[in-house]
Amino acid sequence: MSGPIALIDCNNFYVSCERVFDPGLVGIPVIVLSNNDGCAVARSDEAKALGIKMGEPLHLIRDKVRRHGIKVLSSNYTLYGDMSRRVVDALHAFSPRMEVYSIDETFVDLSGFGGRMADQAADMRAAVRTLTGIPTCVGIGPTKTLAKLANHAAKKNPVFHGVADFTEKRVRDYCMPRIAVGEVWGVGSRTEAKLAAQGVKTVVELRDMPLSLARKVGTVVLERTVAELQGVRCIDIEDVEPQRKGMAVTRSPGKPIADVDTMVSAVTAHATRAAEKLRHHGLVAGAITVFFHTNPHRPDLPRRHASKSVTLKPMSADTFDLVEAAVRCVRAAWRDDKPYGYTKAGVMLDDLLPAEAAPRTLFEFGRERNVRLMGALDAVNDRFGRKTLVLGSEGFRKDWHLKAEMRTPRYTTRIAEVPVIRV
DNA sequence: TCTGGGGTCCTAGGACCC
DNA sequence: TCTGGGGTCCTAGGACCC
Repeated sequence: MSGPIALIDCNNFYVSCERVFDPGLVGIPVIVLSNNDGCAVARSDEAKALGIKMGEPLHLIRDKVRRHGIKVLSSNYTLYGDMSRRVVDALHAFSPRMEVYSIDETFVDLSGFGGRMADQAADMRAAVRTLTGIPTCVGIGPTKTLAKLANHAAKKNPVFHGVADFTEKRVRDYCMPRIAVGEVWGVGSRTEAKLAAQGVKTVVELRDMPLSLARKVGTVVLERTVAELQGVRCIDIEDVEPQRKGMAVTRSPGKPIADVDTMVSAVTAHATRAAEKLRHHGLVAGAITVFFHTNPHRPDLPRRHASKSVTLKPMSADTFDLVEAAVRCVRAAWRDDKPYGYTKAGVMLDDLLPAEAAPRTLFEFGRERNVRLMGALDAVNDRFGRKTLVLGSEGFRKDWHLKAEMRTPRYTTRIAEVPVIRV
């Protein structure tokens, strides 16, 4: 039961999704921005070659964008989420056991696969490419950490043609001295700096570190990483979705929020969305936290980080309950002593349970009616688009809304936006 | 001068991921 | 002018208990 593991990772996923529907984007530098059109979160190979970094703020690269004619797109998560589902569907034919790790990565258990692993992987790439149009790379290894590392090698080194197999010692021995520790899954910049102080710079050096020292430098997390690099499996494939612990909806408004009414309106929208997410997952929440804070990049302006939590009794996924609690939190946390301009606000839900597992209370008269009302609300918004029906306190003001000035159509999920081909 | 021992639970903060 | 959003896990330290 411990055959090799493959990691299939989509190349420049958001950019690749856009290219499927607009071939004019192929071969040119393209970047996709984060929410609010803030930072570059996906880059085509051509954009990477121009030196655009992951997470770089758009306002710092305006010049480069103009000079090189880089195509800039707002993010279209509806499209990417749907394309991600299609990629996973294509992979289902290959193995019964897989873990969808993120929107663009899936681990696949290769136990029982015969023949050369690399040939199987090539078949998976071809299937995904044919069925979705998305290019991928595959890494194979005896552990998840080695599969991730193999994937990195497959992406960076053209000799692999998109598939690197780290179950082969020869391949590991070639790659591991050439890769920096910071590329290892679980080693971030802080740990990288601590390892450098120990003289550990490459993946081989990390692999050959004594486990006890790894634990001292990092925590059990780093110790596990070293064991996994040695081929000892510590992190298993999670093919059943674990119970979520919390859930959040946070946004940066298009311009700073300076008055309590606008904050109430924004937080109402976030709580509404959070309630929708809860119901979509069949969960209820036991606690809600509202927070808002000023721009941390502007030390010259009045700074404040406000947050307020309340428990939800009974536990709930009802939009009215959540909005009412959230608005109470806003009013409790609001201050007028200085002219604050809040650049981020959010709602976080905790103590989540499946709705059927939630404790019953004495005060449930009339709740059945609300469950039906929420069902009707979701049905309308599913059919006619999010925000067709909203609560009054969200209002019609738009001044806190996100920026998304360069978003492409939702080609695959909105009938009005499906591409039309004329022949 | 001396001031038990051991356990659980909760929270805040750090680090990391995509 | 302009810097994303949504998660997980681990640890240390405090409160509390017997």
